[in-house]
Amino acid sequence: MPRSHAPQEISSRETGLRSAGERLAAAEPARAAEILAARINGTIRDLAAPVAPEDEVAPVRPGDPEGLEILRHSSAHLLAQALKELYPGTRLGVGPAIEDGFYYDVETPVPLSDEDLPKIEERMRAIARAALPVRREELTRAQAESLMNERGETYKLEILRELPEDAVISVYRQGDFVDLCRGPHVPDTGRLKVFRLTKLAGAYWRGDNRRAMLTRIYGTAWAREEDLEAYLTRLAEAEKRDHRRLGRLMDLFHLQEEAPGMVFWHERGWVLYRLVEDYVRGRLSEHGYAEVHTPMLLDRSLWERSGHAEKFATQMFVTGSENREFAVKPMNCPAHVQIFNQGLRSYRELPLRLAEFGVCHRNEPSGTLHGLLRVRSFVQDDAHIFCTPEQIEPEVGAFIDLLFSVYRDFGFEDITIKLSTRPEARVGDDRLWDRAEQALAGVLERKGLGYDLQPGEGAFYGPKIEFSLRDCLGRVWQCGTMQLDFFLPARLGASYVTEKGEKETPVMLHRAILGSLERFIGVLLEHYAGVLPLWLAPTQAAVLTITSRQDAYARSVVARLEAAGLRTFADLRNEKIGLKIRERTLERIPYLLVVGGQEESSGSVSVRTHDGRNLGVLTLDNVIDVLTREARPRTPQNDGAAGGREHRL
RNA sequence: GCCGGAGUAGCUCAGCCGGUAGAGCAACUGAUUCGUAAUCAGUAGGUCGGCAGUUCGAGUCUGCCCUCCGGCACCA
Repeated sequence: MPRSHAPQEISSRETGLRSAGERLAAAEPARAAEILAARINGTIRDLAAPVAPEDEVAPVRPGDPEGLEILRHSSAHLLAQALKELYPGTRLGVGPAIEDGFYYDVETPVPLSDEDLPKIEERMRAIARAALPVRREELTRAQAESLMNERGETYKLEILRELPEDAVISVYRQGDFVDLCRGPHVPDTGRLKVFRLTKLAGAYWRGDNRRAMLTRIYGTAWAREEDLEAYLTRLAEAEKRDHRRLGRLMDLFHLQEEAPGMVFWHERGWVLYRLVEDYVRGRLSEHGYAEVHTPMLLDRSLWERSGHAEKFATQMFVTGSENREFAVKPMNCPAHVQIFNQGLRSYRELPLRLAEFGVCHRNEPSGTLHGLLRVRSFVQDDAHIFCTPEQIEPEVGAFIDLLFSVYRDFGFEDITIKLSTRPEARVGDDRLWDRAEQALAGVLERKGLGYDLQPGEGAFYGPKIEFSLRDCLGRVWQCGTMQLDFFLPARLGASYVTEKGEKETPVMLHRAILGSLERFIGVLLEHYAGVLPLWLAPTQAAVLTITSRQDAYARSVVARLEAAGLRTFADLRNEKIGLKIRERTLERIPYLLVVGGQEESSGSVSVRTHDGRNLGVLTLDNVIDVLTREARPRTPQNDGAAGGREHRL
């Protein structure tokens, strides 16, 4: 057992108690060396923590989730110590364990770059090899402050000052290094073996862009070497799914300097885009939405009335003509209110659901642009529902059902939900907010959907639910949304006549399922690694000839497939079948139909799937039957029963 | 926008201490008519992201700008 296990500051000698480490080591001497920490009556503590005879103590090992987290957190300390040694004067921010690793935010006297990482990592390994004991000390606030003050840790002092009155204040020491930290940590730095520094980034102190930008160093740490290897392999695999790479490979779209954040859709990509759009168009129509289309440019005065000129100004592209100022629409809602405002509306017309696939532009900060996932020009599957307060709940419920059914059709199951409630600055009285928040939460709960509550994160005009999907690197992107709006309709003068003949302002629900089509298609591509389900594949089947003698037959096959509504073409190049298969496979074409002399004479094709299965020689009728059946979108609602358009216009 | 990195042929990338640009694949031409993931040979292809500057000389050094990549903040 490493000598570091002998408890020091929190002395078991004084209390007459043994340390958790000692007890665990005694219980299982053979495996003592791998124990990182102890679970004492359910709480994870250092091995040096004292235990009473009646305490329940269980070991925490590197393979446990809690053990891994400790490894990562201690690795962050190791990083900080290396930085303090290499760059005296370095100030520490925060250094937590995160998914797959850890980071530390620091302020260094000299700027760091990627090239410094190997040197820092080397120092970390040296400190780890020294197997320095890691010791916890509990201090009074005054002691902690003077310690941090004397070490010039201004950021730590700030954290210290904000700790609650009754907080236990602890520091951890290893060698000359000391860090304000709650712990727990590994018993000695020798436990830290499998780690690697990965990247360098800037990060605002406390996540506040008005404050200093610190240097964030990211690392990854694991229990075993093979876990690290697996992690690196996972990253490499993720890179292969990158939608930007697939977009080029599959000839779907491109981006170029002259149009940052705006997509050039190529023929195949646009086929996919239209398939997605038409699918949603169909679903919305089933569910009683009316599609409209409104101008892309609107006079500044409208944006002033809507409040966008004030709230959204920096994100709007503007242009002018004959002394008039126009803004390119960043969203469709004000225009939809204009449609609502034509003529006198009756409560009988509500809920009125107006949908639009309108092109919107937002001047996003340059640093945020990211392939299809964050663009400046995009189309949302946008709609606004004008309704009465009583209709909020059923509308939200119907929307969520529709959303999940759409996500299911596209093959998404991993969906995260966030509910954002009233912010400090808001419009509308609290009774309305109570009702709206309860309606949203109630619908989610009744449907048994788990969600993260984000208090205070709602829009100033209403609470919202956000639905997010993940990209290949696990980054979460918001797609669907349901936002209640008590503000805009009134602001733009929308009203309807109630049953009693009085004028009332409608509630407006902003909602989207896919969010932007661009983003959704990006996530979709990564989700399937480009191997799209047949109904979405831009090209569903390619007809590959063995020799030029089959050219005419191949053309006739294409004609038959096209007549059956399939997307296909013939590859008549004078190339070997192996090359054609390779290239068309890399393009992610789901079915390859090989035709040679035998198939021609029997009116058939030899069918090969994208994943390399050879289905053998099938007749053309058979193939058309199989493919057209598979090419139908997966929509249980689509079986003809949909009678949906409910609005009474 | 901020921090760090990068931008060389269509793609992936090499190019040392400053001396006038290179590979593989793709393209093109020719040959090959071939049975389930790369047929062979030849040819051509570059304002080295842009603009200034230093220098006898800049892909290489300096400055400014643009774009992209990874984060942060923001956000569909």
